[in-house]
Amino acid sequence: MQTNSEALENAETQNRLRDAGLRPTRQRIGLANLLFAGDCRHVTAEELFAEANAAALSVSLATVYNTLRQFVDAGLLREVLAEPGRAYFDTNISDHHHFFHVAEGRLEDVPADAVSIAKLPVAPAGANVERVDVIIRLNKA
Amino acid sequence: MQTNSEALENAETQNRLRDAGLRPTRQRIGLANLLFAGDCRHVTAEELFAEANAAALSVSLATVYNTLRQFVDAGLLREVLAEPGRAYFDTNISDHHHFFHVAEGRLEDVPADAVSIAKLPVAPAGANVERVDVIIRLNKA
DNA sequence: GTGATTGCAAATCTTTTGCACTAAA
DNA sequence: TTTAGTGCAAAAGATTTGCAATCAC
Repeated sequence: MQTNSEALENAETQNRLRDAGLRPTRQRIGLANLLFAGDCRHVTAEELFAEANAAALSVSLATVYNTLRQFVDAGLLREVLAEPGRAYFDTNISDHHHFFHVAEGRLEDVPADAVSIAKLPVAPAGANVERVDVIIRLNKA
Repeated sequence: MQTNSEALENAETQNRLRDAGLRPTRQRIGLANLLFAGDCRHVTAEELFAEANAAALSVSLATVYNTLRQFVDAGLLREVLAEPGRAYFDTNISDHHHFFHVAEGRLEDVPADAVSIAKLPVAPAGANVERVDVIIRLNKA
């Protein structure tokens, strides 16, 4: 059974995927609905896989990995490096930064206007600045 | 054969290790000499392992990994996250930031005074700022 | 001697890939 | 029907670990 709002959500999601050049398959729609349900989610592949299972979305772990990578390439997601050996995916693709709660392994958004970088070095010859990542690492007080 | 300057270097390295609470073993001394030969080196475990082999230092890859981790814990090295699935180790432990040449997978130091952060958000309740990492990601121009 | 360290191989963990099957257009 | 996408299992790559042998103190 599908409610009206779910149907609407799916239609929006399908358009979003199509606009990104991705076929709106059942798995991609399901994962996108999970990812973009809230405003700023930070998930690992394993976490999203667990959520999909909990939501009775039949999808393999390999497809979760592949889909996350495709979403990043398509500009729907941003990859955030906070810990060695584990990738976080951020549904907030606007310009912003992050707190990283080291003990919990948890990311938290910092709005772009909460950080102001007054001075940046010039890029070395032959190089262009692609992005400036600021990660504020946090400990328990 | 060992030259005088090598002997001196080893004595300094041994003190440095002892001060950090680590026994100055042959492997640790050898790796430390390689690491701290220059001012600001950025190496991966595999790179350091290759260097050790080239320098006829007999050490296993596992020991390279373990030693790097111990050096980080002891405050002799800093781990830098720039790429998913690969850890870089920085011999410069003073406050500074990084360029990351994405295409080459290469880190470059940015002196602390070349970046000025005019505004930072307050840490969430119960948390302390441990460190602020700034990584300037670079593309080919 | 005694406890820390090392080496090796095996284990672990995250992520990617090959290929037969299925689904979207 | 044609091409893209999926699932599974296997591979790949980075890193860690168990344990016997070795080294520093």
